Amino acid sequence: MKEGPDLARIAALIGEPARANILTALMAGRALTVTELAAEAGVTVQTASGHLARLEEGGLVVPRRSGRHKYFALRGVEVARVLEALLGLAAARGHLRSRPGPRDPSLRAARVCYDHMAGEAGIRLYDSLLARGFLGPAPEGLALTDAGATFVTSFGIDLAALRAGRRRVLCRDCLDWSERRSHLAGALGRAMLDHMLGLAWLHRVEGSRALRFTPAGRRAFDAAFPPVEDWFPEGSTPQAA
Amino acid sequence: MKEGPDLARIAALIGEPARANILTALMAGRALTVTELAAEAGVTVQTASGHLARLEEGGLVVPRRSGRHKYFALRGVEVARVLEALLGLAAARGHLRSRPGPRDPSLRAARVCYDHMAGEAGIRLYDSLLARGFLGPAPEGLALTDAGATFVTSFGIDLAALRAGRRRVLCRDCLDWSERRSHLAGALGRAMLDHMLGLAWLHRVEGSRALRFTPAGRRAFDAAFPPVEDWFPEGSTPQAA
DNA sequence: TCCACAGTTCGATCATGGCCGAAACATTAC
DNA sequence: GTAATGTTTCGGCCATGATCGAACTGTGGA
Repeated sequence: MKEGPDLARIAALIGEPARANILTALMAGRALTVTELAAEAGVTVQTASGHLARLEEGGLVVPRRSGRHKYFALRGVEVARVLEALLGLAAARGHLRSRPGPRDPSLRAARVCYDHMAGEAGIRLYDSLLARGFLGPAPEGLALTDAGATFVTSFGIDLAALRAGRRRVLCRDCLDWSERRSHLAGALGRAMLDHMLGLAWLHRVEGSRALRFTPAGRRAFDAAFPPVEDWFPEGSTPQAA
Repeated sequence: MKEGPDLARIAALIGEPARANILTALMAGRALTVTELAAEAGVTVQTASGHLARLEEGGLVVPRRSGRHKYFALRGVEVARVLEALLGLAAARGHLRSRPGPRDPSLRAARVCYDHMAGEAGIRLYDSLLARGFLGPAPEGLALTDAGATFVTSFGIDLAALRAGRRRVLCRDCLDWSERRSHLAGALGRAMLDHMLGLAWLHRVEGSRALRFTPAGRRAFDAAFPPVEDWFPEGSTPQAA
């Protein structure tokens, strides 16, 4: 009927909740696998795979194969800028996601992000490690400092094993959408979560991405990863947990 | 589940074909009535009304009542910029509307845009009037010059009647989406089309917005509104908006 | 007053497209 | 080789939402 750029097509591509979640997750600037994106989008892998095929066909994302993984990233900064513009417009119009639904509070408190911890607790862990100088910036993003290596080892992580099986980046920051801040991902993020699950500090809620702390686990977590305020008001002194 | 701006909601609002057409039509920067927008979007008035309610609720358009008409316009330049960004991305990705479908060629050649003529013929008429100085820029957009008044009167338009019934702007430019240039709307645009229909230069195609010239009508039209090239072979080309 | 026109609401239909289970396919580990 | 993991395809179910006819409201003109 009309000609010109197909506004509807590109916007519809972005305007589907699962795909929007995928794109939002990719706004962190990193390439993520199909499985990771499925977890971020809250859909199964098959569904995410289909969505990613459409996004790729629409020129919004680009795939990159690496072994048996398929990583997807946004196709260039141009796409990111458009998404930012849309996010800004949505924010200006007061369109925020998740009027706190029934099971949302628990998800915000702590949840699994693929294989590591996200939500308020995930932010807490990340900030606490960062504030104490256990994590630091590195050329490729994020690295464990020497003090951090000591800390996580004393926490119970087998760092040597993690570094030996170098099939995965040790530290990675993952943008958290309930807080819009980074939390810890990567092999270490996974190991930390696994370890805390093993310690029974918390457990997965069946059929959900939510994580629920036990009362004792909550206390132990708070002690091990105190809020940043406790560390930043005056000085930089680390402390044993 | 997540928080932050609701990308999906705003994009889905834009990503519905009828709504995208409405928004694209409003990109011309003018306020249009529900009926006009319905014609532009290719849907009935009821449907357009519903869409406009959603667009308004989503903060993308603002209504303004004027008599029994309800005009809609984009809500600020911010919205326009986002739409431009999306259009640019769509164009960059090669997403053009209408792989020329079955009945598209005739629509591109000449069609009704609410009550006036659009398409290649509409552009031709507009450019031809402009090139000969019959139309000129005015504070509120577009105005008929004295020479233009003489011309349209000799063409057979009852200009006095048009000006008497001042329920509508005489001249208005309307952005043409098959050419992405302006064509003539307003009371004069309507009168011109009506007159040409009365002269049987062309007729409406049943069940479509397409207009079909008779062979004689085509010749007469070409004579009355010669291509701009014939009038500005060398220089001093005035510009459309 | 009656009529014409612009816009909205309601109800029912219906198609698009998202979703997941199951199973195939692909790659790497053992 | 077998097993495990990651990804894709297929098929069918199902909900969302676009669409239009019809009826209603409201405004303006004769």
